[in-house]
Amino acid sequence: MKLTCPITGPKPYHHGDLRRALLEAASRVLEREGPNALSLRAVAREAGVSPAAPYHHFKDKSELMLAISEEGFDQLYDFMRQSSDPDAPPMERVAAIGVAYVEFAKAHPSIYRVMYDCSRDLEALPDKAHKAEDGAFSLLKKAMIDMGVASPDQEVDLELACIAAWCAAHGLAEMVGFRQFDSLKAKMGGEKAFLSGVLSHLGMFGQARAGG
Amino acid sequence: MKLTCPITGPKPYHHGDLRRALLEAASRVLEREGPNALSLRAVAREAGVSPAAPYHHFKDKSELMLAISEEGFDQLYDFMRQSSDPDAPPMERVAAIGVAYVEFAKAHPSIYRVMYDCSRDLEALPDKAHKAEDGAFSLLKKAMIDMGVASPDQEVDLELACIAAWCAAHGLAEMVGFRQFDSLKAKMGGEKAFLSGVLSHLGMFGQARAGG
DNA sequence: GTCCTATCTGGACACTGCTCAGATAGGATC
DNA sequence: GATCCTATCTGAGCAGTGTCCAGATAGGAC
Repeated sequence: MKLTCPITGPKPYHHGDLRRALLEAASRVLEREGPNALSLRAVAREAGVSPAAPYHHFKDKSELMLAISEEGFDQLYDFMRQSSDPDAPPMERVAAIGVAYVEFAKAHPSIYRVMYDCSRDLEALPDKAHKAEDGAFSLLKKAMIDMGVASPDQEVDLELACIAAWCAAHGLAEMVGFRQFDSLKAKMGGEKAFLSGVLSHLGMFGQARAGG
Repeated sequence: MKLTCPITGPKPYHHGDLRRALLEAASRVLEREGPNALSLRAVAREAGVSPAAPYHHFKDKSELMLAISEEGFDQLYDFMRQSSDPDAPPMERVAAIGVAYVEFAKAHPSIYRVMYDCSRDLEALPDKAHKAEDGAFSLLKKAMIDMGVASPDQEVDLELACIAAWCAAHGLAEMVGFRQFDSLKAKMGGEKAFLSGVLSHLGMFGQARAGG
């Protein structure tokens, strides 16, 4: 059926790998024109292909969005992992994860928007993000266990703590850019101070440090 | 210019009050078909008017959305106020406000969605919600002062605490419906227990009680 | 009664998501 | 190598969208 190349992966017939190309095109459109300009047709245009071509790789627009969303959660996971030194004290690690989460959203607002637009429509996070062993949520969970918020056998309380942390980080990520906070940020000497200030009020994050 | 009636407010020419009628039509469409079906044309149709008519009352679609959003924040404020007994201990009051916030989002998901879609686009909450004396944010602030989180003269810390609470509530409101939490909710004996469980991990909300 | 002007309509434009008949070209079969 | 199969891609077309515009309408001022 498909000729599998060890470098580029499975190769479909005409295009090199249109699915991959579409996702990369989407990422460029997103970066360049923002989430509101992310139409299926714009992505097809960017990939140099007819408006109908994507339908052979994605059932509909929402499925393309979901794929973008899943890549976003992968990137978020990578960034969170890179940002939390596994040898640091657990408390610091949790704080670092929280800061990294918000900074990712700040750095890639368009992708972050797609990630949660998708999740809200489906009323669920992608399983990749929440359930997967190497997903963003499990990284938080491990750090929480080390922090002693709850032991692994207090399953319920541990889960609750992680959800609380995730909700807090998500809320902050969505609101940190709001203009109403500009003057307060200025008063505090910058967004980083603001960020760690808010996080430190949020229970499980302790005295969060926005890394410089 | 305009004939101002003390009961119905300023009256435009042809329609009774098309602006008002459009907002009510929008609300019906929203309730009936959800936020993704909320098009300018659908609203015009629902109001029994041509697709171009709304442009004499709103600059463009986003301005209609903003008006809907502002009404939503007003309703949220009303609900939060009604839900927090001013004679209750401050701590309980803050918790009640948090629970009310999330329950409002749960009860009116479409309106809540529009409220924050708008805010994200404008990178700001409507001033009505954040700055107004009788806005949702100021209600939280007062309760926080009574709770002793920070005195009114520790302006920065007080503001930070309120923002943290707002972020936490918003994050929870957006995620509480995610299917990944279904089994945990069942294990805890219902969504209310889940809700108060998460809130109690979120610093300033203390031992939040999801009211029955 | 006449005019002014805010309001509303119908028609248009470019764009969107999506479908479908038909063209194209790899891979397997003979 | 010729043939067929089928995944892939195109072009045209549909209904729906946001937005604009010329023109119709009708309330208020004179």
